[in-house]
Amino acid sequence: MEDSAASKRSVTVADVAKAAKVSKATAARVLGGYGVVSDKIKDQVMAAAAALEYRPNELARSMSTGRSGIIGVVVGDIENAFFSLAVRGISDAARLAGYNVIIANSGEKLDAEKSAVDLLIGKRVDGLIVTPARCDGMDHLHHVRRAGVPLVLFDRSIPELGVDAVTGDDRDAAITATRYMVDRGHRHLAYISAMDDEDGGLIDTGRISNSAVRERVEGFVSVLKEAGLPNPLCSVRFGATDQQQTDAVVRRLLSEASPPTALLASDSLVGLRIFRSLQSLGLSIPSDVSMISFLDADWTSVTVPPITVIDQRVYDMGKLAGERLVARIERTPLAVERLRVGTSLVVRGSVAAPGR
Amino acid sequence: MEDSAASKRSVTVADVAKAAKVSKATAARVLGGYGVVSDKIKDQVMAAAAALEYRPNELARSMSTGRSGIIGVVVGDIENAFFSLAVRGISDAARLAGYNVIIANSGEKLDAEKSAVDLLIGKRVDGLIVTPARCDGMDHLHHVRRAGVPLVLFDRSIPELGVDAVTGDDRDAAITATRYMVDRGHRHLAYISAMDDEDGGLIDTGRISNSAVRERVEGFVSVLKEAGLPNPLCSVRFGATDQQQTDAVVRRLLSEASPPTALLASDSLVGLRIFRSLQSLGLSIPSDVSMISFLDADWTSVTVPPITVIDQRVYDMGKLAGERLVARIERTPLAVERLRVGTSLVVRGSVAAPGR
DNA sequence: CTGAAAGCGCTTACAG
DNA sequence: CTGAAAGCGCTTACAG
Repeated sequence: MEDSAASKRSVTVADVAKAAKVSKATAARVLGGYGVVSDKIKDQVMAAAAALEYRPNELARSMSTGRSGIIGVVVGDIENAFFSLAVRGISDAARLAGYNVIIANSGEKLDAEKSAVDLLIGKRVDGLIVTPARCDGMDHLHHVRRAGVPLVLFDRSIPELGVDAVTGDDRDAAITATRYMVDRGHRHLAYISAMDDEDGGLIDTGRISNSAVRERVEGFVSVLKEAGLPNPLCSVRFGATDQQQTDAVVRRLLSEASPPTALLASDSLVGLRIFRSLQSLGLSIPSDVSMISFLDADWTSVTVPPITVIDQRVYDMGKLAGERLVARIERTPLAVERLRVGTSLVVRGSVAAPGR
Repeated sequence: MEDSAASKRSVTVADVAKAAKVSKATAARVLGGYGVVSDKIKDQVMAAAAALEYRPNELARSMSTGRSGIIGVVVGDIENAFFSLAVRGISDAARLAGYNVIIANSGEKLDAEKSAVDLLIGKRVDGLIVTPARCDGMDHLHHVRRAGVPLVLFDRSIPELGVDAVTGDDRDAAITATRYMVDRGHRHLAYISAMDDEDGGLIDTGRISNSAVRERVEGFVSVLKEAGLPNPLCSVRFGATDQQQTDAVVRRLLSEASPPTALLASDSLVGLRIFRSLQSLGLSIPSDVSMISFLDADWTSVTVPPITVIDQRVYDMGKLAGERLVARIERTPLAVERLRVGTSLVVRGSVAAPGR
C-alpha cells in the first residue's frame, strides 16, 4: 500500500542505460526502435528495461518528434448513438494506422466546441475531426488550418473552409423519405428537428446553420413543392430538444387546422421522443400518424410497429473520416473534397396511407 | 490552401517574448498564469500572444510539471449504452475538476486492455479508471499501482488489488429481480450473459472472472436455492455475444425438458437480443416468457410490452468514479474502499405469472 | 517585478 | 556500431 502512495519518479532511458552499462543514446535507440544497435547490446538493454519495468514517456517522445500519434475528435454528443457509432468507425481507422483517438464533446454548443478544439490543439494532436455545431462561426476552424493541423469535417460541411468533409447524402435521403410518404397519399407532413428554435419560425432554409439539417429540410421542402403542397416551410419545426419540448411541438402540430398525418424525425433521438409523444397522446402508428426517422437505431426495430428509417451507415462515415484524416496527416496528395456516404430507406411498418 | 499545406512551426513563448520585448521567463509567466508580472507588461505580452495566435503547447507544459491533466479510461465497449453513460459521468466529474478524459476500448479482451493501459501510462495520464475484463489476470494493474498512478476500478472489483472500486449492488439487484419473478410463481428461470462461454458449463460461480457477473449470478442462484428449486447452476447461460449466439442460447433453453418461463438478462444488449429471439420464435412476453433486463436502456420503455428493468444509475457510478479518482490524484487522504451505487427495480410489463 | 539558466525525457544530427 | 551534445517548449528555482 505504501509503495504506491508516493508517486515515484518513473524510470527513464537514462536509468535503463545505466543499468545496461551503455550510453543514453544507445539505450534510447533500442528502446525507441530506431538507429542500429548490435544484437548483443540490444539484448542487454532490453533485459535492463524489463527488469526496471521501463515504459517510454510518450510525452517526451512527442516533444522530440513533433508527432503525438493522437487524433482529436469533437462530437456533438457522445451519448447519441449516431456519434458513438461514428467514433467507433473513426477509432478503428485510427488504430489500423497506428493512431489513438481522444474525444471531446461540444454538446452542439459553439463555445464548447471552440474550447475543445483549443484543448486538442494544445495537446498537439496530429489531426482533428470535428462535427461543427454551426456552419457559420468558424474562426476557430480557420485557426486550425492556419496552424497547419489537418482537419476533416464530419456529418456537416463548410465549403468556405476548404477542407474535406464526410457527410451523408442528406438531401437525397430526405427526398426519398418524404416522397415515400407523399406517394402513400400524405398531403400534410412535418419535419421535426432538435435544433435550437429559430425564433419567429423558419423564413429561409438557407439560414439553417447546420448543413446536414439544412439539406434535409431543403430536400423535404422540395418534395412538398413538387407535389404542389402549400406552405412547405411551415411544416418544418425545431426545438425538439427533450421529451417535454417534443411533446409540445407534436401537440402544437396536431392541433393545427390541417394537422400533419406524417412526421419525419431528424435523428433517432428525436424519433424516439416523437414515438413517445404519439404514444402518450394515445395516437397509433401508422393508422393515426405515420413516421420515418433518420438513423437505424436499435429501438426502431423492436417497437410496434417497427419504425421505417433512413439507414445512414454511420460506422462507414466514421471510418472514412478517420482514413481521410490519416491520409492528410501523412501528406497523401489528395484534392479537397466532400465525401458523401449513401443512405437507404429501410421500410418497416410505421408508414401507411393517411387513414380513418 | 497553400498556407496550410506546410505545417509551420507553431508559435512558442520565445516568439511571444520577442514580439513583446520581454524575456522568455516573463512571457512564460503571463502565458502560464503563474508568478507575478506587472500589469503593463502583462498587457504587452497578452497583446503579442493574441497577435501571433499563441496556443500553449500542453505537451511541453506536462513535461515540465509532471502533470498531464488527463484521466485515462478503459471501458469494455463504448458503443454499449452502459459505458457511454458511464463515460459521460466520468467526463463531467473530470471537467469539473479541470481534467480531460481520454478513452480506450478493450472490447472486454485482456490483451487489448493491457495495451490500452500501457498506452495511457505512456501518455502520462494523471490517473486511470478501468473496467477490468477479468478479475484474475491483473499484472498490468499491479504495475499501474507500482508506477504510482492512481487507479479506480469501474463496475467490477478486485479486492486483492487494494484499490478503490465503484460498482453496482449487483448481488442485491439480482436477488431483487429474481425474487420478483419467483414470487410471481416462476419455478424455471434462466440467467443469460454475454460473457465468453466457459466450456463445459458452469461448475462453480466462484470461477466467473467478471465480478459483476459473478455477483449477479450468485444472487440469482441464491434465490433459486432458497426457493428450493433444483440445479440452479444449470440455469446460468453464457455466450449471448451476438444475435445469432443469443438465438441459439434461447432456443436451446426453451427446448429443454423443463424450459424456463422467466429470463434475466445480464445487460441491455443481451436483453435486446433476447427480446428479438423471443419475437422471432413467435413467443410473446410476458404470457409465454417473462423477462427482466439489467439497465434502463431507451429501447426498454417503447417495446410492447415495455420491459421491467433493473435501473443501474450508471451516470452516478461514472461520476462517483471520476470524483474518486480526482481525489486520489490530488492526494486526498481516504481509505481504500468499494463504493456501491444502489439499483432499483423498475416494474413495467414484461413479467407475469407463468401462464398457459 | 524581471531575467538567465537548468531541467523534464526523449530524438536527432554529428563525430568517432 | 556507439557516444556526447543540442534541442523540443515549457516550468522552476535562483539571482538581481
